[in-house]
Amino acid sequence: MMDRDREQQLREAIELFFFSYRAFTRGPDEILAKRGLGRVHHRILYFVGRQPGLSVNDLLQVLQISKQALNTPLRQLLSMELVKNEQSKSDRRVRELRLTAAGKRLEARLTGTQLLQLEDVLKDQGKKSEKAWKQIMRQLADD
Amino acid sequence: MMDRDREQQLREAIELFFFSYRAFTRGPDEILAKRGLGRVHHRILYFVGRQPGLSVNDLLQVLQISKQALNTPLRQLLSMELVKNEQSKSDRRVRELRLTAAGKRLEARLTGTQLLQLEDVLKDQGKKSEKAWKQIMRQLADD
DNA sequence: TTTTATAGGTCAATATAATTGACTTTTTAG
DNA sequence: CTAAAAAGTCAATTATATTGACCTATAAAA
Repeated sequence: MMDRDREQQLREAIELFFFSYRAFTRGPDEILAKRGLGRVHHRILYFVGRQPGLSVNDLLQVLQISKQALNTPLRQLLSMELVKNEQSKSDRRVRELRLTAAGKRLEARLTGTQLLQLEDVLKDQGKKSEKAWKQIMRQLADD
Repeated sequence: MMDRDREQQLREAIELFFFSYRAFTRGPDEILAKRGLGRVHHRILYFVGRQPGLSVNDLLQVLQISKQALNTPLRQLLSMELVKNEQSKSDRRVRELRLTAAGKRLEARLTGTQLLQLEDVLKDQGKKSEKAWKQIMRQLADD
């Protein structure tokens, strides 16, 4: 069993996780809403930008959604020419996803709000705190 | 402008935030799914458990959803007798929300998975890391 | 006391985002 | 030559949220 005091400390952490995640997604969400896009669009732009040439299957693995749930937003991004898909040379079944110039600009704007938030907070805290934060998040993510 | 190396470090943080949050909500989500409940039900149980006597309006402020979006899941929790609502003595318009015994048990099970995840991770990292993590999350949440 | 505001609740219509299932085309690999 | 993989799409359904319009009960202000 866990003692009451420790539980209270951890419940504070749970709440911070909830409120900070919500604050962290608000910036991009607002920009996206103006264009009729949603959070999935940002995630697609983000991971395609991060790994140019990513396949559709790879993207599905990362996002952990169904192929059908990806289909609509990805098609929208393709038809808005924010993302392009080209046949891979090594395996012509595979489409390699990449951002267009416009896609890069939108991605930079969306993710830019989050980069600024993080930079703002972390500049006060020092490298050691930043490392500690990452280490904790990494272990949680690896669960 | 931000230098490229710094941006890469912060993008790593963005990804850790995304993946860790997903891992952190998976436990409760799985338990809830078996009962036909969703994440909102957990949030209601959590915050009512945390602040017994909370009003409906207070809950709406915390969750930042519409009254209508709260209505259905809260009604379900009331009819399942996991939550009770009693008229406040000081202002009879207000309903004070509280968990029933069964509600407390379910809340403990749901939140228990997250308490264990956190305890597991934090026991390795020491008090200083925990403080640093909280400080960063607090600043992000206060944005 | 009459009026106005607040707290809570509900119905209807609509929007969005996700699911499962079925099926197709193209291409690669056994 | 056949089976499997990658991508794509259609349809039906489900879940979750929204906005807008009302309603009752109670409290606070004029």
